[in-house]
Amino acid sequence: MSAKSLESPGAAQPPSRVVSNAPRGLDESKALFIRRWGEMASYWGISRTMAEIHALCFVSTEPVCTDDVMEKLQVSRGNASMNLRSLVDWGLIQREHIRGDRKEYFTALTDVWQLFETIVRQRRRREVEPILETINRCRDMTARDAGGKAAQNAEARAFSKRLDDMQNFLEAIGTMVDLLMKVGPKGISRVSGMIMKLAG
Amino acid sequence: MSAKSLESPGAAQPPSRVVSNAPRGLDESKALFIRRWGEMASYWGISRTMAEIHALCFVSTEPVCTDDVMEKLQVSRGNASMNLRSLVDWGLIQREHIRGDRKEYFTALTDVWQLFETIVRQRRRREVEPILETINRCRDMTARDAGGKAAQNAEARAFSKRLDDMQNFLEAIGTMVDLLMKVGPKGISRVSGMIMKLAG
DNA sequence: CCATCCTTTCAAGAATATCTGAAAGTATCA
DNA sequence: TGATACTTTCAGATATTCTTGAAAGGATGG
Repeated sequence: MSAKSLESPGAAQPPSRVVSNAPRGLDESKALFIRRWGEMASYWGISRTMAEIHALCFVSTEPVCTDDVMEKLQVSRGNASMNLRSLVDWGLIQREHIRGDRKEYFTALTDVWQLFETIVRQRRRREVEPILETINRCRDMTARDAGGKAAQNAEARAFSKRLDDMQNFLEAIGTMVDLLMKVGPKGISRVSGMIMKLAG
Repeated sequence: MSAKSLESPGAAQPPSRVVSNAPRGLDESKALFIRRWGEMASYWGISRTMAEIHALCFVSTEPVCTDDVMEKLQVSRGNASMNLRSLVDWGLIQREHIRGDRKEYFTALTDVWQLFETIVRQRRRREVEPILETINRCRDMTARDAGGKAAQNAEARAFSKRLDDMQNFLEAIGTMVDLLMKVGPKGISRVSGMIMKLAG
């Protein structure tokens, strides 16, 4: 309810929030979005519920609390609590305190570019960096065979080449992504135009 | 085994392949790569085994057959078969026939840019397009509330804005990715340079 | 045509991941 | 401080996904 009920409730009642008397179309629309977002969860390596909670926060104009999640998504308190925490850990939603209310509320990052940046940062840390580190270790191990027979050498060199290609690729894309985040929503269309000219 | 044993086996013996007498370092190195690739599977929304099979194909200079997968990754025939097929469906590996051998062999896409292109194409089809389609449907449903009360209208407009932002973002990134694929490994460093100047 | 070799399928079992609900933990207020 | 409101934790239940192995299906060669 955020804005409402600053006029202190006489007793220990939770300030009653404006409970969606919004028009059907809007509610259904949000529900559809949430459902679809949830369906993508398996592609993103997270649980359906986590994605749904994220979507719920994303489509809500007001902060969302645990009870909202429980009610709207029909999940248990424990489940809601744990997934909300994961989302906070990912940096996709933020805790928010509301004056006059003991509950904790959550709001999603709604700026899609910030969202992008957050996800990129996390995935880089969790996926790209471990892979790059592994590539380096692999190269070291492979190098120990540099003095082997010719055939072995050829195989080692072939593998090294693939490692190099993968590393170069990941680094090039990483650089690119960093630059895109820097130019942001404004710059990207200009950049696209430039590349278009370059590439014909 | 591809090159060897063209000198027809007298009987119905499968042409014996050069079974890795490669140096330890190289084998260990490949094993490490496979293990790490498999660990990333959950982030990629695929099973560990599927990622491991892909890695095995990726690090192998020679085509890989079902028995190789069973032996090197210690999985059942059925498992190997199904995952190989999934990888073929994804376009990440290709079937390959070897003269003089009844078995089917598989080779991975080893060009990382092709790999990138293949994955991008698939994910776009499976994730981005459904989301864009959903966004459009959501917008339609939301629009039905355009004539509502002021507050409802405001909420509907807020939601529409988020949908628009998401759509614009996905389209901008999509365009960008297409261009990057067009300029390829050669062009990307030049592009990065250009953006760098633009962004300071 | 049959025999052989190889692949695919799929029901049942195993392994994982996810969810629940109640108990324990924490913070706030009077 | 104690009462209240809320959050977190976690063991057990449930659901989902993955794997196996054996049977059925296909292709190839003789």
